[in-house]
Amino acid sequence: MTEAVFPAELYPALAQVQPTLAELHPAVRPMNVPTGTLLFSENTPCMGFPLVLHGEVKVSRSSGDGRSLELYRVVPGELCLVSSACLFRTQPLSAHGVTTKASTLLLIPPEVFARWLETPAFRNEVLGLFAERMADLTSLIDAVAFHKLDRRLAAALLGHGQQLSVTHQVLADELGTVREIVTRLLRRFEREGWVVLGREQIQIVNGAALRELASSLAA
Amino acid sequence: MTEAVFPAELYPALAQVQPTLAELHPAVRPMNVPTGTLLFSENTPCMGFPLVLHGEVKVSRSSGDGRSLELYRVVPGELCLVSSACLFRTQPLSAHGVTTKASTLLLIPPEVFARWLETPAFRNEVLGLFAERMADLTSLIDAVAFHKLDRRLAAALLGHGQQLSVTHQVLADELGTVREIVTRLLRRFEREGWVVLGREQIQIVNGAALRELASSLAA
DNA sequence: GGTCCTGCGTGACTTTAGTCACAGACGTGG
DNA sequence: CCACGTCTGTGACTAAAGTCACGCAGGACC
Repeated sequence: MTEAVFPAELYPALAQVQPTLAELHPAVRPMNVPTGTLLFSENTPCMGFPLVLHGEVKVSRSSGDGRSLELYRVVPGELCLVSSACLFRTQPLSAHGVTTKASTLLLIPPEVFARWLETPAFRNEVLGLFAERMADLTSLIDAVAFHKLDRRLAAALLGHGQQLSVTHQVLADELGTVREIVTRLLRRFEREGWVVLGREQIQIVNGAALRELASSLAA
Repeated sequence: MTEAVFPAELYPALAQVQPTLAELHPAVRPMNVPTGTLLFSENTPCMGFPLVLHGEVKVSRSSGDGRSLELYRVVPGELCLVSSACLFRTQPLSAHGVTTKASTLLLIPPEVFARWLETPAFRNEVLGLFAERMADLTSLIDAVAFHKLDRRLAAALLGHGQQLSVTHQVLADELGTVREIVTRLLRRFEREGWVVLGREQIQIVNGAALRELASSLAA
């Protein structure tokens, strides 16, 4: 946020790393970007490993036609790994990343990253993150392949508090579907008395019912 | 295969690793398993990092009801990474792995694996593999979310030579759908004159057409 | 007040996928 | 040969998702 450039609580693994961030400071310095900045996309070559200091990055994949589907989000304390595909192998980038909030990022050049990997703690951090991401993607695959949309929508609504301000289009992009479907499902939820809808507003009235649908005890 | 336990051509990165495989030999030794062996599943705890010396491991995910969907295959020279999720983090395993051929595996205990990561070459190998797998999963997500089944089926048929011997059920499990649908699509392909069908036999007559469908120049 | 633009709601329709219930085909082994 | 299991083919039906084409509401900005 401020000049607390290097929050050790956030990145305990980085505390032990050589060369230290302080040493690198003039060369590698945090960048502030506003909400909605496109950080990388299917075409742009990728420059290094983006470390999120603050804010949030949404990584998603687009279909040829107008749809898109969110893969996962990178929150402070993590770094973005899609980029790694094209850094570790020479593969084209397979998704794009956009900030969903004003964010502060650090772009670690590959050489520095490679040196940091000498530190076991950092290494574990990175491998753990990879593992977690694989699990995320796997469960996304599961959701997309086997779950109905109502179920996925219910899940998407949860965990953002009682009141969300999102457009139906944004939810559609998160789920990989189109606006109309989201509208319809939301209205169904409203008729059930689970949510109350307003312009860019969704208020959750019956979280339990949503949770039940999301985990589909109601198969 | 034989006592060529440690094919250096296959695992160049392992050549440099400490402790060497030879040193570990009595403790960590290759196991031979027949086709169709369940190596790990959603419930079984995972023991280490399976390195495929020879054969093939299919990693897939099952839905509650009878369907399943193939995530990817591990071929000789690779190691299986789903396992890593529960080794690097303490997460439940999110998929299951079955050998599709008689195979030889080496199960690397976590401690050994951690030591091997000290070697930069091995580290790069592992991270590269992670990156590749992430890309695989991402494109699977793309396929499942955005592509029609006929397109995915066409893609699944390609790259196995002119003549495949698989049952429709196996293809269905690969694609995450049910047998009837595969049968119907295949018959459609046959009526188009793209394939010739027989019991457990699919002969590709017009690969070009399939390839075109798979890459969907025909949207 | 008007006019734009964005977001929402909806009805009618099409397509895709999945379900159910069977029937026939083939091969194996008694 | 006959019985049985596996694999395939199919018709009829349902349901889910997506498409098209609107109308309408509410702010925002002249």
